[in-house]
Amino acid sequence: MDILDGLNPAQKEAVEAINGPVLILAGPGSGKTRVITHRVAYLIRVVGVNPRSIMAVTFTNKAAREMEERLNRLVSASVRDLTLGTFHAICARILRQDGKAIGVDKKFSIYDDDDQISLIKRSLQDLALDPKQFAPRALQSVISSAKSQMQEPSDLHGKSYFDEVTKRVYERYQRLLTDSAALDFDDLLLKTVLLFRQNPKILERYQQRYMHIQVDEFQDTNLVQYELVKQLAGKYRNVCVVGDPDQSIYSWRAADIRNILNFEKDFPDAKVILLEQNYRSTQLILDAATHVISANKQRKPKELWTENEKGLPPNVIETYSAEEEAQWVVSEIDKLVRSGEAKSSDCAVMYRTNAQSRALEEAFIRYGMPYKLVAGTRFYERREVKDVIAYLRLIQNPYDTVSLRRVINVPQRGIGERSLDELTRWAESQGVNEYKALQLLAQSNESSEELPFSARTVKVLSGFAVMIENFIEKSRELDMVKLFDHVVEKSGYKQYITGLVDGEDRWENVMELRGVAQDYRDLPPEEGLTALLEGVALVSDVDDLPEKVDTVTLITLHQAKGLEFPVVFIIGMEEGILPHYKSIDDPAQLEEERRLCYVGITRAKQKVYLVRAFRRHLMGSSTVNKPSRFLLDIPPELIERGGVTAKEDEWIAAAEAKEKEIQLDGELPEFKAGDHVRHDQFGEGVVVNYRKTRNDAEVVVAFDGEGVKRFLLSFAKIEKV
DNA sequence: CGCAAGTACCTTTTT
DNA sequence: GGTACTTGCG
Repeated sequence: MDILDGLNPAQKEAVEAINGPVLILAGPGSGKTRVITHRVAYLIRVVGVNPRSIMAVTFTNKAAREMEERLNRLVSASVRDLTLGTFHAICARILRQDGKAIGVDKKFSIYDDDDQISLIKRSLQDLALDPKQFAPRALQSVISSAKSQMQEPSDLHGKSYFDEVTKRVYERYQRLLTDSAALDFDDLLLKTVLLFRQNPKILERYQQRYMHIQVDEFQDTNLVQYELVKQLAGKYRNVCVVGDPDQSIYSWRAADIRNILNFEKDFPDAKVILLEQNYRSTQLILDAATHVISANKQRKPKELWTENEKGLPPNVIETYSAEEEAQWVVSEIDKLVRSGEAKSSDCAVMYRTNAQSRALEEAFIRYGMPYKLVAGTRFYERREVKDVIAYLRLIQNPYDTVSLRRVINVPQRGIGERSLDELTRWAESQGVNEYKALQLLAQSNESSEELPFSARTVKVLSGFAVMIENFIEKSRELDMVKLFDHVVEKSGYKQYITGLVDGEDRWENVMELRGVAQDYRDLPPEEGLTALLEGVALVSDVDDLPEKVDTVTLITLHQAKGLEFPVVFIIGMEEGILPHYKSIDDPAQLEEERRLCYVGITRAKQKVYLVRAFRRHLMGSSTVNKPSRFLLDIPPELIERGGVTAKEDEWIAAAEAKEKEIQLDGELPEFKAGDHVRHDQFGEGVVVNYRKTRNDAEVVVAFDGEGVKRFLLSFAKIEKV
């Protein structure tokens, strides 16, 4: 059977174990994607399972598309009948289909982060709470994590005032969502679980249909997703989950590594298969990665091995500043390309935070070397793109208040904050939502009634309502592209956006969105709109990564999960960056940082560069960073060192400094504004500001004739005069 | 109500 | 070094 050809025994076992629960623990590069794909192919071609009965859940849409392509080659026919996608996409489909059983409107909008924040702000407003005291972002993350653990507002039993506030905001927020006929990302999952819970018959239909379920990246699923898996697999129990605890990097998004442990508990008869042979990386890269991950305490030991050649040792490169770091990376890539050792597209530069990409971009541009950036300012987060999407969302779901408020005055129609507030209040007094209120206004053109608006305001508000009504009518007959053009034109948005200073760029973005709309042109009008909106709501940044172009890839470590490159540069190998300073105090989070580093190293097939900078500008001020502890976990003999500022002894010094770090704390001299001080290089000056940081303190000093300088006390020699 | 200029706050990672 | 929000004036 050619489907099993070229698989090793463990992989074969994983492909053939199609009856009953299966847990596949797969190390990086062990061919797990291959296993899942071949399993599905095996089910269809060898076992003769109807593709309609198979569900395969992936982490990104891109992974889904890739699997589809591979399957097309393996089984060619009827791949279209598979259910293949992310949890969110699959749930959205289920809810469109059957959501009405729990009161979910068929035309619900999907709210992203931004939309959530604006609803939370409105909740705070409604509850007369100060957004400065209760940061919307923080509330959003608390609410989201509650939802990810299937907690309703009433399940929150915190005792502090903040907990109480959270509970009330959560309640109000959920109310606003419902009124807007909208679901946030968490709701997509949660509502589906609730749908199944409350409607056993519907659940049974899906159970009956999906006789074979596979879940990729299982280590990054949350409680709700796991619950969903259990529900769907409840009848046939043919469920295969694939994951690697060492690559769990989304706990901050409520992913729960315990799902893997619980799987064996919930399915005691589960067959456990280990995939430990790595086909991706060279021996030395794998060794380095193993040393890094082995330092984690909370971990089941796992033996990865490879038959690949020994290869080249990882390079540790030390540079002076972030700029120099970027420049070094670019020139090294240039060298590799010129010597023919690698193509541009073989190379990826990975980093912990998106902010780090800027210095890189500048270096690439200066060098004239092309690159592709995964998610800079994300396309779908651009203002003009969101605006047009908001118009489209309103057509599908006019109760969508976030979209309504977004565009009701864009372009300016003379509807300011006051009129809007007035509208909200009036709508509430009439017991209707804002859109219905607008329609009422439009119908009451007698204007004899007592309305709290000026005649002019009534006119513009009605005008808006009539326009949207008109769009809705058009949406029933026009294809996506025609509708798109109609809306952009008749709303006055085109004229508005092209009239702005950077109008051309922005208009180009609008046209790019139009290009996306083209993909939905052939669908029946209303379906096309739904599909487009769902598509844009659920895309991730990696999804848009252009595959074919021969350029370097710039990508965060998180986004790099599941990808591989011959040559990998990980930059910012410093304490405070990787591991990120926000994780340093918490052992559990620190382990996740380590896994992130592990994920990065194991992306590489042939060559890894670990790059760090001494000095880095963060938020305006300059910091000096020690080398990442993860570098110290790799035995020196496995590493080749280089770079602009490398010194032999520094390595040891850094390790010693790490030891001393704790003792250093609290023994720093203290200064206050106004103190006269002396610095070896700059002479005498006056302290302008003094601020304690985590393990250090920052002093700002104004020197005579030298200007104002900023120092870290642990590095700068500053003494009182 | 709109716009320009100033200010606080920030930055982890994303479906 | 940027943005999202506030302030003040026309």
